[in-house]
Amino acid sequence: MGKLSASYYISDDVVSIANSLLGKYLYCNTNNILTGGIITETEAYKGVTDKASHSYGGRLTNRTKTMYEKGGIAYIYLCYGIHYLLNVVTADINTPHAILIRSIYPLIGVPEMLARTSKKTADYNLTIGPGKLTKAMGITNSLNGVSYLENELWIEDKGIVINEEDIYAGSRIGVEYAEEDAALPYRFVLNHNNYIKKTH
DNA sequence: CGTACGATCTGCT
DNA sequence: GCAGATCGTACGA
Repeated sequence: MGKLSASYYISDDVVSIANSLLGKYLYCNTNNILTGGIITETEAYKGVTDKASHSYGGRLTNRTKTMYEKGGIAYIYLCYGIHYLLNVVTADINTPHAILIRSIYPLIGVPEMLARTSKKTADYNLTIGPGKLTKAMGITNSLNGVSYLENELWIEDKGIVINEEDIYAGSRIGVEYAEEDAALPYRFVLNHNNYIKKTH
């Protein structure tokens, strides 16, 4: 319970962490605006052995160097020149595993998120998709490398217990170029309908 | 230095 | 269903 600690992020098993992040609460406090919600979709990227990963083959560049740092920080990068995508760096230093947060169910700071996204209704559509999520939460490049153990960006376990049958595991989105690794079941989606009601 | 393209979303048809 | 937006990153010259 409570904010996830440093040890949570240090495991080598990035796939299991991606699975276990479902049902956790993601919070972001930027510009004195607190936003957040329940994580409902994640994708694991398994470092140097995963052809879909930015760090495949040990690729180390100015962008990907964040992935090589110790687990528990954010890896944020620009996609298609438009969208910032939020990742959780896991494992120990020099093991560049990361988890892409693809969707949350919006619960905290909904009016602010609506204003940022020019949307009218606060259903799950508000923060479904990695680009929409970062826009709604005000997440940009400036949070790249920020620790999940501090008070700007963090994840909490609020005691929601997920049944395995409510989790869909399948292939990741937009990674067709990754050849045999494109089919790996590293994407996890939570059937949130069974959990959201408990929080209202 | 030049070029190709991407872990996407929106709006229009 | 599809094109367009829009730019940093990576890599080769």
